[in-house]
Amino acid sequence: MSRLLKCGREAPARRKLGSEDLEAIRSRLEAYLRERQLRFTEPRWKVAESILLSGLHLESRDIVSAVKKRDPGVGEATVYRAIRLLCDAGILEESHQSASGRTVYEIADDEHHDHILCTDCGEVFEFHDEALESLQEQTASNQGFSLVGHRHVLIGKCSFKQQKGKRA
Amino acid sequence: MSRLLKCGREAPARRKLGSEDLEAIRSRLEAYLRERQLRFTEPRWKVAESILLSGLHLESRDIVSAVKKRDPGVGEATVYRAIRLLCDAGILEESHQSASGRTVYEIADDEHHDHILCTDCGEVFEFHDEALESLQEQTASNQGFSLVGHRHVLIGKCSFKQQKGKRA
DNA sequence: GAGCTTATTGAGAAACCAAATCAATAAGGC
DNA sequence: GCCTTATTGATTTGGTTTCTCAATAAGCTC
Repeated sequence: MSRLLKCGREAPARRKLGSEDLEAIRSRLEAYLRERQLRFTEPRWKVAESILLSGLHLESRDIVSAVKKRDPGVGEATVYRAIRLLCDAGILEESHQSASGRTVYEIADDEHHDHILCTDCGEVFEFHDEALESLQEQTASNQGFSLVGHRHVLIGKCSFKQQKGKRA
Repeated sequence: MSRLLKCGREAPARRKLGSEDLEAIRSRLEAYLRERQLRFTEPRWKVAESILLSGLHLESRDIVSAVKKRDPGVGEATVYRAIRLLCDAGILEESHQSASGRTVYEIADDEHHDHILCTDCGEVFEFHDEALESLQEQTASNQGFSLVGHRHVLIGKCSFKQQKGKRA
């Protein structure tokens, strides 16, 4: 009923992208842009690549520095613009709010999931629990609400001792 | 098992503070300050009063403007400092993040509760569901986490038609 | 490939919120 | 009332995101 995504009892493996994923995503981006007469550009693709290769769960500032590292010539404004674009294109999505309230992004995933933050190792884990989902639905409807969505972040301590810098 | 706090099928009544509550809170604040050799001051109390009389679920900016309205002489820095102080004193607490990611504060409450945001009327409702709470606990522990806390916001449409300005 | 239209870019400025700085002020113990 | 020192308000700073705008380049047409 409940499954922890992309990780087991050990430190979770990160979703890694092979080059074929990169190609697929590039095609999706190109299609999205073509559809609305927008242009596929070097800087835009550099932002996308930086995100795709940097792994899951990045804040804007992480994305900005990943891109800057890859190519210092890309302007910050361009990065922010590209983040919004990639979200609109369904390639990136807002994942959750970090402990300090900043938006964390992740590569868009078809399957809905929520997040557990570990206060020890600072890592973000994904999980999905159908029972929890339906109970939320029920609770809302009992109270006279029709549920549109939810933001659900569990905060705990994991047992996969791996140290990663905790951050604010 | 599940209860919607401070509101029924109709538009929810706001938690309102009588003057006796104000007095009680003032005493608590004075005690807190005395304990750590901090000072009870006019501006601090003005911030507290502004919050207590303005109702539930305020963002920093709401608090700043409520205080400014009450006394334009109080500096912004003082308001921000007082907000933190009142949180430390257990009089105020962070409630949740608004749709736009700003921290929403509320007068601290002994009973734990979560929030439902209505996308139609923009209002914030409080609810508590024991089954939901324990299922979260279980989900976390199943996965090898010991649960420390959670952030849980349901988003839906309420059936208490009241119009309040939706805000970003 | 050249020419043309127009979306996009990067740099810098601006907006925004929250926190830090600091000299002037005032709380509260004596 | 005095004195110590926490607190204040004005201002500056820091950090993040957006806006502006002239220069650039994407990608269509020929």
